[in-house]
Amino acid sequence: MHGDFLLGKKAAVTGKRGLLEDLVLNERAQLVLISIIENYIQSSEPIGSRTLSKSIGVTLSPATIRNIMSDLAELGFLIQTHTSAGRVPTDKAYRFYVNSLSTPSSIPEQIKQKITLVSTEQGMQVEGILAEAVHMLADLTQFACVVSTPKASVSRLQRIELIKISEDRILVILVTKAGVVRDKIIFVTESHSQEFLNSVASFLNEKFKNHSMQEIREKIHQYLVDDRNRYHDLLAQAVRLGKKAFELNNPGEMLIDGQMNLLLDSHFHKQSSVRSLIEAFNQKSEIMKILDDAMRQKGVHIFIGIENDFEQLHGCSLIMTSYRNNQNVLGSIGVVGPTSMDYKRIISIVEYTAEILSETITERSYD
Amino acid sequence: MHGDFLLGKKAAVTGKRGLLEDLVLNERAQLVLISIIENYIQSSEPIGSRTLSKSIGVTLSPATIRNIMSDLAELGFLIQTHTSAGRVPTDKAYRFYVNSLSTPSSIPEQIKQKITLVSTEQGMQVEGILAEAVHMLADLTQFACVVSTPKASVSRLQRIELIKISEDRILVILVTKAGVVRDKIIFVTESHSQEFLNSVASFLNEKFKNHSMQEIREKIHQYLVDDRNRYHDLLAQAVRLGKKAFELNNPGEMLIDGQMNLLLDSHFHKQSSVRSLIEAFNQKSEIMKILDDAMRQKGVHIFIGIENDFEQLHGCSLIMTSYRNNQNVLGSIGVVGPTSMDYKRIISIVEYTAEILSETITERSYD
DNA sequence: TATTAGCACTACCACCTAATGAGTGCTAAA
DNA sequence: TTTAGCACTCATTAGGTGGTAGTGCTAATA
Repeated sequence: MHGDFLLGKKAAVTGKRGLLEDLVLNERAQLVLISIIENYIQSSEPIGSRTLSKSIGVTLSPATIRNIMSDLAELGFLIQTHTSAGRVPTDKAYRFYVNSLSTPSSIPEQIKQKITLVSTEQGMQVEGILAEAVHMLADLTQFACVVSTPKASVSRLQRIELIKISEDRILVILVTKAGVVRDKIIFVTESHSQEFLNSVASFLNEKFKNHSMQEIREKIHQYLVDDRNRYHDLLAQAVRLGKKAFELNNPGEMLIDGQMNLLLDSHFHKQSSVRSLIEAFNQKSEIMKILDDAMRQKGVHIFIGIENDFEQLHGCSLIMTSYRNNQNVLGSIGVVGPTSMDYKRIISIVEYTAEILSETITERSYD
Repeated sequence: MHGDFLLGKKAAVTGKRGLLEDLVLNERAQLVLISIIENYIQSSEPIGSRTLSKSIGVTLSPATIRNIMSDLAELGFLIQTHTSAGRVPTDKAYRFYVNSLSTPSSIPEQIKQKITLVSTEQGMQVEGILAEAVHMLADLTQFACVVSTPKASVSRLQRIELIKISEDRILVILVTKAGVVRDKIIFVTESHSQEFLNSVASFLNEKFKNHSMQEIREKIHQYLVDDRNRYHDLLAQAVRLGKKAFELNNPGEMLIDGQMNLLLDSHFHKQSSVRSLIEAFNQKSEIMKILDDAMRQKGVHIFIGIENDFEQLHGCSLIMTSYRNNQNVLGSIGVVGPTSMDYKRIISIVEYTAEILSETITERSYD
């Protein structure tokens, strides 16, 4: 009825299947493991052999299950908190579980209905849309959620405006194709008339529209090193102002919501882990790195336990994915929760939210 | 050696001093009460008569102190968690304590040094400055801190720009005197050239510069009802676009930082109060109301326990004050912490932070 | 009259103990 | 290969103990 007993010390040690790590779990072992994981995700309590023998579909005696569990423990999929306690899945188990969820889970209609963004109707800024998205995500998942604002360096210029504020201050407004408006003040040593600034702006618009900020900075650098341009007054000034205007000085921002939700989760009730979480969310730059990573590749990124590089978050799992407009990947959005989260559900929520967010941002975009 | 014993059932009930509520505590009772409060603020543990008799300056036997404590308890300044426990100050006690802190506490030089804003050096947006301020406040106080962004309705116009994005969309950029840049998209039914938009913008700038958004909306309404303007094309269009541009559609925002700090505080360790806090910070509109209140009057506002109108925050005290530029009150900033916070210290930190914030924003302002 | 010492009392707390029960591993039988 | 049986482990709970920090009351005292 069942296949070979692929698990277990003997089989592994005698090398029938080579290294332990290469072992493929047999069907029954997989069933047991997945069953343990799903039970644990629901109950958050160690799973014992008897409990499992009842809840599992197949009829297997507790003793048999104990054997399997013992093997799974030896392979590092399960641990016991103490000798006589039930088993708890390890990070490795969750990784196995997540990998086994190959079928992209279809999102329940019920959840789909809850995922809608209303902010776009109000002509809100992109930041407002992101804030709404991350808030909704936090609300649905009851975990902490993060979203990164569209990257300045990759976003392409739609328009630049220069507004004279005082003799030595100019307000620069950059509108990107993604619909993000950034403003900053630049300081100048010599005063310019608004008319002059207008012609500089239209020069810059003409030259650089549709180029990414990164490209623009490079081109400006080109102009600067080219001596011939020194003698063309408008050009020279435009380049000098442009250099300041396009200088990158915000490292990219992120929005966090629902941090406090984590503290209702039983897994974070220990004083130590609370403190570590607080520290984690204070060090935004580290979280930013993870978000950036998630942007680089397609699809949903899942970091289980220690799989992320940020030590303070080693007790958590992260589910991240990118959002985009028609043209470009803009940023990423995701959740931070306990390793024992309901991956199926959370993954589908994150995916669908990113999808809706992408649509919404695309509508707001200028290409 | 000591004054009359103004406290106590007999004195109060026999009416020597009229109603209980009107009773003025005698000097010794005040000393004891304040001593209890300060001890409790430090230790977070119920204060007993013996402990107090040691820590208090004057020599008073525990028995005497017990008598005084008993009276203070009867007057509602102290409660006992159980029969044989020490006394804990009530909200009423903290209110008394705070009122007694009439002398505006000078801020320790040591703290002053820590309160500086660097964001202004980087030509950052006003929001960035606010974010830095609230983060610093959270860091120094180790409580949750909130700041409201400058109110749109009271802020005065520095400049408006209209940028054609597509045939039916116009990007409106409003720069206020306070240095805040707001942008939004408006939708139009007929297409306008950028040149036309420029003349509309310069018309609006000329007419409305230095007026508050509120005033501008009113004036536009005037124009709209005045029939004569129908026949002046530019004017009519300008007014119609202006109406949309100046329409208030963001209710005012706020930034929160350090929410999680509260969870390290022993007073919020109960499951129930954690949940109530989480709910509180999810309902930003309620917190916004409190911030708005704090804006209306001068000086520091202190809400102890149930003194604020937001039930979820009845276990907290709030210390709020406004920040301003040269001309106007712009918004407010403050902290949310346990009722047993170190009022002296927190008040001075909030005050000084608001001061520095005001200076910084004033520098960024355009008048 | 205001203060203090003395004393009985209370309730929390930290500690121990024993009983319970959910779980295990091992062994031998089916 | 699976299962039943059994001895064992250990967290959790309940009950019981002594210690301690606190109280309120009363009577003595300054």
